[in-house]
Amino acid sequence: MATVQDSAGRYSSSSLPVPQLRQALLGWYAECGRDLPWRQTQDPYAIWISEIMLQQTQVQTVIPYYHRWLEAFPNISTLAQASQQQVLKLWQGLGYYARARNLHTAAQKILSEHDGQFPQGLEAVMDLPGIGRTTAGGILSAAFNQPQPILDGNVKRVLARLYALKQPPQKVVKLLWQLSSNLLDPVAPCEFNQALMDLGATICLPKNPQCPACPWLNYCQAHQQNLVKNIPMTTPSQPIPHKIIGVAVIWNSQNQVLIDRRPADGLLGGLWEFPGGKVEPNETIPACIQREIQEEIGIEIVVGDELIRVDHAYSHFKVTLVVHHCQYLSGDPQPLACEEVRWVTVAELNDYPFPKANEKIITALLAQARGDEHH
DNA sequence: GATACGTGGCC
DNA sequence: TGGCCAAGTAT
Repeated sequence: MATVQDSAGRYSSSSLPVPQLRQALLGWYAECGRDLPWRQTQDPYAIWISEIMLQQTQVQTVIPYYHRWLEAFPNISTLAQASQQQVLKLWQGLGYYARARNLHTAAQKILSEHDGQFPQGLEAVMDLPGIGRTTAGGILSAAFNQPQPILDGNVKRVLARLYALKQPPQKVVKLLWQLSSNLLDPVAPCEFNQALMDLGATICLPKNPQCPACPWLNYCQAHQQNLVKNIPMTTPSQPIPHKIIGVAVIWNSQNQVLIDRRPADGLLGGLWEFPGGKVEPNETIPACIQREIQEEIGIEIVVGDELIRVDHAYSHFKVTLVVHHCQYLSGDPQPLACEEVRWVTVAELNDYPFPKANEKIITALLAQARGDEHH
């Protein structure tokens, strides 16, 4: 018997037949479940890596990263002993880079505090950086078949529709955890959790859900009330700011360019970039670039031609990078607003982890270098 | 509890 | 093009 909040905000009783729901879902999963790389192992390390990569990231994006990662770092020990730069280079392009930094730190913590063995208690697992309750439940159910519930985006949507919740999922998280826990099959928790996620990922889609193919069609309260299109409820999103950033590709007399490593925490932490900063009101781009380089690197430059403009959307703001070639004049480059600065050749850029927006700058640099050879 | 935190695909 | 969304966590 599950308790579901009704439209008036009161809690009313709902009694979907849990044993039949389990049987229907597991039967569907046996027939239609996805064959994914991390389902072919019970190694908690490999499963852990997949769970972290899959946070806010779709399966098709993760698969190539997953294989490359396990080849480079096949176990906890190899990951713990790698440098953060190696770790970030393998993560380059996946986004949410704190995930990679946390994996690295957690591997070292497992070596020092758990004798190198991945912990099997919920508390100990959630105590590792980057692992919340959903990821902990996912790992423990998949690797050790423990009856731990999960509540990711797929499960939230599936349960919101199954019980026709009239409120946005983020407002009823506690209830959703109860529902996930009540439904979880105690005999086959590993399969059940995977099945729940597959249902959300392949049938109970955000848009154009494939209801006729759903094993829960006859139980789904949203379907019975013709509310599938409206559930889960959403809250309007806030407008996001757009920043104009002046960026410098600074050349020295040895035909090297200057790059800097961002602070370890925060946006794109630990990644390298071409230096620059936000254009202030009534400031020209060249003036911005010259000022930012003086303030953050402590050197004098001459700002030259524009190389490229790069539009890029992050999750909570947008930027336009206006990138100019620059010529080094004088001063000793210092890491005044970053971790480190370094002169490198264009060919060496490939050895450093860069965010996507900077990859576009590098591509433009290489294209221009190729073009120059023909003149 | 709201916000910061990346990127790619879809329409 | 722009907005939405995807196997969430940390603060």
